[in-house]
Amino acid sequence: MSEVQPDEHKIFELLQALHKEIGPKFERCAGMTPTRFRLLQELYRISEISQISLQKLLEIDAAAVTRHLKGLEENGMIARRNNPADNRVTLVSLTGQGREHINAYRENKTEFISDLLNGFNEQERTVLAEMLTRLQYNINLL
Amino acid sequence: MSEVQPDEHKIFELLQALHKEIGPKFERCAGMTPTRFRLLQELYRISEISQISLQKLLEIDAAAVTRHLKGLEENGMIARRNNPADNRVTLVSLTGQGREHINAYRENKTEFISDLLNGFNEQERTVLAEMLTRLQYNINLL
DNA sequence: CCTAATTCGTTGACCCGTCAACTAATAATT
DNA sequence: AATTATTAGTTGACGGGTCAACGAATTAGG
Repeated sequence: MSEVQPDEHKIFELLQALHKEIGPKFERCAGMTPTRFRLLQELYRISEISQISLQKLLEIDAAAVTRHLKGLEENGMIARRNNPADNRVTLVSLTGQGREHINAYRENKTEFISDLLNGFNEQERTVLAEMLTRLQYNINLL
Repeated sequence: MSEVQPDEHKIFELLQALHKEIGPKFERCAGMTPTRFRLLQELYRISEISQISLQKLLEIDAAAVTRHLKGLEENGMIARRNNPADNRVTLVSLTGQGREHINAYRENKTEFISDLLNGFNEQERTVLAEMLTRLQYNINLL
């Protein structure tokens, strides 16, 4: 029942190692960090949204959102304005440049992921996705 | 050939999300960060080692090693001494307390991983390990 | 032998995430 | 209506990683 194969520890280490590789490589392909790319993608879909909602979508800390937006604003990727109906909330939207970036790099991201999964046939991809989902489920119980 | 299923993007996001969950949960079980635990485990096996070798084992930046060791030294987990045969190198070893920590928490780590993989039978674990290895291989080509 | 190159470790600056403390604005309660 | 609670966002400090610059020790070469 509670026999532990060496495989288990290896899986743990693979997950760690994998993550460390993915970030930098992704950035080289997508022109920005995974999180920032995801942020822009959400804005692309949604057009305008409050920071708090964005934060919940991205599932990162509010402080991180603030700082990402600061950076992206300086790069001209996003714009912020006050919500006239509620002066606590800041509404965020893509600029033309941000939109362009997504359009220009969406393909790269897809190719990146495609390369990552190179050699996986459809069935294997399905199995992998399912297994990762199970891991996520398990970890949420801890 | 280059058809991209939504699954692919989902796998990418699962990997990211998974990693974010694992760190903090692991720490709750093992009494320290995954990297630091790994560091102590290596010392446990090897008894005494130079920082540079440790760095290569852990595959993290030398600066990170320096800082982890600083922290672990303050916690009384490890000790450092100069290599009299080469004054550039610092030799690192576990203290009794560090050894105790590993002994006390090794079981917890194993159980953590076991819980993470709860519901995976042996064959599934093998498949998962193999798939993650393939991902790692793929990413190293990028 | 003395100078040049390499190696080891540290430090500082940065990125990305966390949490905790705080301000400002709105909502709720009394 | 005034006070209290809640909400949105920012900021500072911290942990963990990166890279780049540096000093000290050692090794290699002219």
